[in-house]
Amino acid sequence: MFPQQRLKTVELVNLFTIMPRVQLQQQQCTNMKKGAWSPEEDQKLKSYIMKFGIWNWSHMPKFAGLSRTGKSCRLRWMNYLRPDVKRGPFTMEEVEIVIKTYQELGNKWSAIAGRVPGRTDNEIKNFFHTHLKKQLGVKNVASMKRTKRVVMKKDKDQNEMTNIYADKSSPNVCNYSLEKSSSTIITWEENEMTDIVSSSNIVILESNPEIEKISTNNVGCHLCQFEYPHPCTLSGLDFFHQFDVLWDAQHLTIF
DNA sequence: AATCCCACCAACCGCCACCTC
DNA sequence: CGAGGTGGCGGTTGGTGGGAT
Repeated sequence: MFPQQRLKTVELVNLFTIMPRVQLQQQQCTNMKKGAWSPEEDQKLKSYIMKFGIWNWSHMPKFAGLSRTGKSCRLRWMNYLRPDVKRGPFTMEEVEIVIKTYQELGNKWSAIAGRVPGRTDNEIKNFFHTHLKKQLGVKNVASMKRTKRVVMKKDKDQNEMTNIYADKSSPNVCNYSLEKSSSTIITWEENEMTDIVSSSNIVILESNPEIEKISTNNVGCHLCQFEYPHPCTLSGLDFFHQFDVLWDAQHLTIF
């Protein structure tokens, strides 16, 4: 047993006999925080990922001391905290790419984002709905059939989009400009200066500019000290990790 | 000054594909 | 092969701020 582990006998009994795992998870979800992220939460998530990497979104929040769902953490990281996320106004070039790709692929935001470096699917989606939709004269995007990730359906969707945009009477969208930016994200350099994590050899960030130089073998789990990739992600949860829901992540020691 | 309206965007939700067992 | 878990995706919502009345 780990010294940080605070499992009481009654809790173990509940785990095994009284409270099924699914029910535990449901109960956990009801206690999850929702809404806007605080700077403290951002810092916790960012620090944790920088130190231990991304090994399992569902279980990471507890270890990071966050009362958030894995989905929420993933979204926050992908759309906001990731150092390679580009903020601020879209450039003319980016707008052109978005429009061109949209006409080619339809509402496949992630695919479009893949062609616009630094922009997230959510950002592109918002940008499209708030700015380009009107300019492109799209009446009701929501009514369009949702594109599924099924190859067989791709052609149909693409044809649909082709019909919608057959008439290219779009205004000159390049005239569009954004005056403001709600960005509060810090750059990688700023991040390096301000982050509380001072570890020099335990870093894994998908777009860390230094990532090529870093071996993932240096990444470990702060609980079991397994090296990355974490065994929990490979063969299911081991004994200790099955009960991590009862651990107080705030008091866990980070080595 | 107060209220309303609207644009913007962060975040949530539901669905689904993929993976593992 | 089927069930369950996980992550990714797209649609939608709700909070916020700024401009108009």
